[in-house]
Amino acid sequence: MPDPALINSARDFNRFYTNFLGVLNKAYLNTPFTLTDARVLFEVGSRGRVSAVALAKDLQLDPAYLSRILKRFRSDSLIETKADPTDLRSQVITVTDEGGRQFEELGRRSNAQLAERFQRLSDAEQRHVVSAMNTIRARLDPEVKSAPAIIRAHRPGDIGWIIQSQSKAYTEEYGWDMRFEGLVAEVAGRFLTNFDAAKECCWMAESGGINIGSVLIADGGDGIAKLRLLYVDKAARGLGLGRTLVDECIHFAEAKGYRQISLWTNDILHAARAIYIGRGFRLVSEERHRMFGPEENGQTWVLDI
Amino acid sequence: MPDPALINSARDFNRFYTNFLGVLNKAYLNTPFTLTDARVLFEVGSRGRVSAVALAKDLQLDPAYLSRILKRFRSDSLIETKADPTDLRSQVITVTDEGGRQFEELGRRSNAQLAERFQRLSDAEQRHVVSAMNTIRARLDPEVKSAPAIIRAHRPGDIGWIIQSQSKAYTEEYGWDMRFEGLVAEVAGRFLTNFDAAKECCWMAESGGINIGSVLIADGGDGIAKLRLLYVDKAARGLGLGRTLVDECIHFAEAKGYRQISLWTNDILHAARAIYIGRGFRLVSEERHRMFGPEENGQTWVLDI
DNA sequence: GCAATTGATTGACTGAGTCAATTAAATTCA
DNA sequence: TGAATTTAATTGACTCAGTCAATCAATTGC
Repeated sequence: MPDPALINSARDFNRFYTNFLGVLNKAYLNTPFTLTDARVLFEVGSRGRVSAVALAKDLQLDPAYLSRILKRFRSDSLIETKADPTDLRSQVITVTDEGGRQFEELGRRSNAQLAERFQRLSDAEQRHVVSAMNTIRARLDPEVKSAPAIIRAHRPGDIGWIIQSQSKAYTEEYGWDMRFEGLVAEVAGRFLTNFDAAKECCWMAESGGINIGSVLIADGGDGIAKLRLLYVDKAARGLGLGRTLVDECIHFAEAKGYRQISLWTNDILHAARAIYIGRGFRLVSEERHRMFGPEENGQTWVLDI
Repeated sequence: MPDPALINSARDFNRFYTNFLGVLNKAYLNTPFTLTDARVLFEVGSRGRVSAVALAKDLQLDPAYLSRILKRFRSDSLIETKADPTDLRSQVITVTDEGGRQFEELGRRSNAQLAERFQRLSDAEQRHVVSAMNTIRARLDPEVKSAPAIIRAHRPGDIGWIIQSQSKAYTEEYGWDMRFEGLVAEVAGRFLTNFDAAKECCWMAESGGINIGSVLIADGGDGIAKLRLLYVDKAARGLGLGRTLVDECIHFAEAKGYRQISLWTNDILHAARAIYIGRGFRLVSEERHRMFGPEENGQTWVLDI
């Protein structure tokens, strides 16, 4: 269940944006068109050739209603329709020259309205607003398929993200207390302050500019690489991302001449354990502990390379 | 003239969001109400007592139309109206118990719809979306009444947020390198692992479910309270939040019987320094250092209490 | 104290949007 | 292959959201 405060903010935003869009006025942008007319004309004008079904589906319009709108557009010679040769039931809709002109005029007015509203913002603010819009859309529009995950080196703020995400997730899922967050922060902090680029690395998985996973290799001395803070965000689990991150670590450890990778985990983290087993790690020790509240089974795994 | 590419993205977003809002369906949220009905009921329900003019103005409704809606609401006993004693032409509108119930039901459904859409997102994504909404609104809504900031105790993940935000901000603004993030993480981590609720505390400032600031008091021993990790997010600066957070610390230190508050900062952080000076802190030592890359002037300030 | 303004309501429309039924083409599957 | 089912488009028939002008009553301005 999402945080009610978040939902509330979102509702506030929706109320504001309903107003902002000016959806409620009958005459859209001072044109002879209604909002629905405009949406239809826009869709036809920008896609070139569409069928009525596709239009009805995308714009969520009643087919009967759409049919009437198209009929009117036809009699105003804004569009032309002819039967689709591959399916004679279906009509292919195209804009006429006049329709194209109207479509462009609509675009100009819409642009002008937005430009007027953007004008009072600085350039930086404008970009900020648009990137926020992209953020929202990428998350809420099912059509926009999530951007592919990429693995990259860490940047400022990433370590904080790791701490935040892990502690939040494991608190929620396993009831661990804040000592866990403290441990993660200390481990991550030491990693950063003593960072040795020649022997150590931190990888972040991100998708569409948003972090979704992480792992790091720290030098444990004595030819041992410590694999730490493997984490994959809830929303991105089941895609093999954890495996990819671990493989990244193994390759790195090989390349840097480590003789062994060692890691500490808790057996309750089944997905992670499955990855380690799959990559040939072997369990060398385990102990019951209550470091984070509930009793857990801490385990040390190693992989010789 | 704004960048056409930005305008275009914004238009894309608007088209998407028009759909997303579901403004276009007659039966709003499967209730017997239209969107306009719902907006009216919402406004009346949440404001308590309104006049019809005010309602018409805020919702941009035709008075005739509004009058009819109110008449219907009255005959369905959702609202009651009586003449305003100070202006007998004007009607004061209030919701009845039944109206209140309907108003709440509407709220529940609206929440449920949003919750359902948010559910498929990770917690981080939800926060990201809402903070993007706030960004847009803060820029485009002329009456920015941003949600009031509240100060609360920290929760799991907050410490990670502190580390992430601080390191990101100071890297961008002053070019500090990742050793800063490392230091913050270690400090924060130690605070959590040795946390003593009787002598220590961490406060988070949040607005609309989004973290916007933080500060903490750690026990430095010897009657000295260490004030640490004071931070206010860029978007929330200039509102006196930093001062409020510091005051919170001072009260806490007094209540817990500390004799002195001590803190370490860098003189480049002007806003913070101004707060310390304003609250009577005095500078006791300073030293040039290159702990985070660029040369900075580290300072220790104390306040006797 | 009279003219102009303002809040609320009503009459009289219009046309956006809905629902069910119909036709014709395409698909499914025994 | 052909009967049953599904799908694309249209039409009939209707409703009711939303508009515009006119009216009435209370208030304000000069």
